[in-house]
Amino acid sequence: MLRLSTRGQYGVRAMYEIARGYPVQPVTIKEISENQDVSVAYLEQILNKLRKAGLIKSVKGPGGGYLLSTSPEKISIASIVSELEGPVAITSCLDPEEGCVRVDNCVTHLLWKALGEQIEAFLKTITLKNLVSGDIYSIKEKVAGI
Amino acid sequence: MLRLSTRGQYGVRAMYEIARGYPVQPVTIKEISENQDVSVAYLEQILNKLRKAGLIKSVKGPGGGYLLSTSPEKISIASIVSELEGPVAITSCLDPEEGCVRVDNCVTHLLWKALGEQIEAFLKTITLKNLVSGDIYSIKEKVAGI
DNA sequence: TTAATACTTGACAAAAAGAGTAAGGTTTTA
DNA sequence: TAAAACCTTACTCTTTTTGTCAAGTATTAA
Repeated sequence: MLRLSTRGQYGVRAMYEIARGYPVQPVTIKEISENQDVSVAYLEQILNKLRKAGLIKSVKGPGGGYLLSTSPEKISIASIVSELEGPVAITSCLDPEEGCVRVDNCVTHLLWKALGEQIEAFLKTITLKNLVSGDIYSIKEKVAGI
Repeated sequence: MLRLSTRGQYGVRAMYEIARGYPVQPVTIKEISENQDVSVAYLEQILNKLRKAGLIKSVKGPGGGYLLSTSPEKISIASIVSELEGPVAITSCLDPEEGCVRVDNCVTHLLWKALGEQIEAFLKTITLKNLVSGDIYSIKEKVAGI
């Protein structure tokens, strides 16, 4: 249950690769593809979205590739995933685009809303820097501190 | 992203209805169906699973229906949802049935694992009693205390 | 200038998951 | 003994997911 799509997963892994080139070394799609074992065509779709969202920028021509738009500690996992999959919406009635018919007499509405907020808050606290620095302990601490 | 299926959602809402009859008044599928606007046939599927899991018990014959197996404060949302949808597994490599090929060189593995644990822990703290008593403030507090 | 490198776009399709229906049971008890 | 209520299995329709494919456009090193 509550599974993340491959787009979100691959997107984070691609951003991790790009972050490793920060601040000056552009990373090509081919490199990401080989390191993360995801097809070039699929990555193109994903990186295109991230570029339009302003999270990365691209450099064309030989020697080109992708670069982070800003420093790794300013890019949260939440920002990556929400660009690729839209906002966290545990139920369809919490989706901003769909809306809820029952809201007030739906006892569970607040529950799912709270869970969504919990998830979002967690993903906001983790950045690319945490990933790149292999700073897994801080992640563990964050979990411990539920 | 991270959407719960209708089975999980309806399951929680059905359990809420049954909890309102606790400890002695059996609640029929028809009542749940009408109150929660879910078809009887679909509810049968869902309640069947919850009964097999031991969360509810059924009383047959006229005047029969469903009852909680234990008191509402002992039944967490986590237990309901995990019966209906399986364990929280943000990515397929965290699914106990699938396993992960890359584990060690997959930098994001720990991240998704941590998120899953976070979600599970949250859902474990919320029980049917919180729902029935309209105890939304305690839920809000739990969220605030991330 | 030009060819190699690299990014861009949109359409499409196979596969999997989700949502729900249908039909025909069995069990219980007023 | 029939109505009330639960039980089971199978099936289908729809949506989402997961990619692939093909044909571009832009840039720049040589």
